[in-house]
Amino acid sequence: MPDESQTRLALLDAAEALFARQGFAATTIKAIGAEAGVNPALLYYYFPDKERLYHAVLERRLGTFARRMATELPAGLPPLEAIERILRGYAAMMHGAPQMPRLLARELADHEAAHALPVIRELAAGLFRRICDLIRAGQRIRQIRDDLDPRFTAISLVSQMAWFFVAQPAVSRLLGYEGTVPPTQVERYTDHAVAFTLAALAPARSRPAARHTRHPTRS
Amino acid sequence: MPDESQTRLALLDAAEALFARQGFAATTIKAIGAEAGVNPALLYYYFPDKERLYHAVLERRLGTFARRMATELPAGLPPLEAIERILRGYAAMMHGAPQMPRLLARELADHEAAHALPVIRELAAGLFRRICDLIRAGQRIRQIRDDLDPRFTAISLVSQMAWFFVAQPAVSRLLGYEGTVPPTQVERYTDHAVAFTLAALAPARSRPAARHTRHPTRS
DNA sequence: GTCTATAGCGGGATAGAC
DNA sequence: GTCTATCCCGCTATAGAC
Repeated sequence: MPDESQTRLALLDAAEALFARQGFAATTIKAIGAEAGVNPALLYYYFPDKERLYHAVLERRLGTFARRMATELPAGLPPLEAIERILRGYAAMMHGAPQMPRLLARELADHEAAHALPVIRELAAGLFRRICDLIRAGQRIRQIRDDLDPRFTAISLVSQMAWFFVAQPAVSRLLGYEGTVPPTQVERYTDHAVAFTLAALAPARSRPAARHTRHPTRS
Repeated sequence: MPDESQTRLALLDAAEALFARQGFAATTIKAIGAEAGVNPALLYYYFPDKERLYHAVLERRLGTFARRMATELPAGLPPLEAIERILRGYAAMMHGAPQMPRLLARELADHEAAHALPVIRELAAGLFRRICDLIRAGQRIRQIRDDLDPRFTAISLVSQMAWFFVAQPAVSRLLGYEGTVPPTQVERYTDHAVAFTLAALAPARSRPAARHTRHPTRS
């Protein structure tokens, strides 16, 4: 649907930016209009209300996201490589939709909120299950240490990317920048996260049964 | 300052819960009153306005937090052990202040928002710097792989704890629970995060010297 | 399609009785 | 200290001119 109204797009872009920065409740219609350089009332010409504008913002990107997931994660991929691609895929959203990671993260954080979108829940659940399966597959072929709980491990992976983007303003300050983190640093962090994760997943290098006195989780 | 008015406390508790769940903007004075089982107007007897109630909510906990940091992180601690304590300390906030991790996380995510509290920035910056220093110290004595960027690594560590709590409702669903994650699972996840992190930090196994003996819980 | 004006409502905050 | 009533403002959303 090439619904190419300029103002419609301007509104979507502005809303995307503001919702990502401030969240849904803190963002006013007037602010969206101002950010878009457009009369605020036009919002109601193109969208039924604020909430459905929010949904439109999310849905506009979900297609691309799902498509990318499908093409970049063909079925037969080795688990470790698939995991790496998922991490990089999350960061890659930044190009072309820089606000999206933060917005998605917010969506998960405000999961209970009235404006939350069911599609996102399902998408998150699907991705989560997929990562869990990849980890189990990796454990089966001894490429991932088998004392890791797949579900918890999946959370560890996602966290590293998600938090980096939600906490963007704080993170950027901590890294010594004003405003947003420059793209080169995003890439460097992504490389780091991949390396960090792969190191954590790697099985202990000695005999498999030699020492598992590692850690007090008695099961 | 044993300012022990019951209603004041009720208001603080209610506000803490709601701000953590919904964020500042989405939380109304009336909702706080209802949650506290108290007349909403009383808010203005005990606090100047909504924003300063929010600050009071944060400040009430910061003392405990800082004190715990100081006592549980004496200066001479080995880097890896100090790092473990930081991770566990974050999770331990849950007891006695279950909403706090999520609230702090929100504070960092909404850093730009008008209501953000400077103290929190400094606290976060201090903690960040401290973790970075610990990592550098660990690298110097060859207990942490030296190809890791200390700043990025610090983010990886914090992320795992922070995101688990911000995304609480989503995470809980993904783990198969309704509502909140049960405390036992929080503990198990914390154990996981510690193990995951230590595995990622461990230097490549070429040097035998790196095999230091750690006892996460000496039983 | 875009704009102005405004309705209508809900939010934060205050006055003052008790 | 607590409660009722209410003010005022800003926000969402609509009506209707152009």
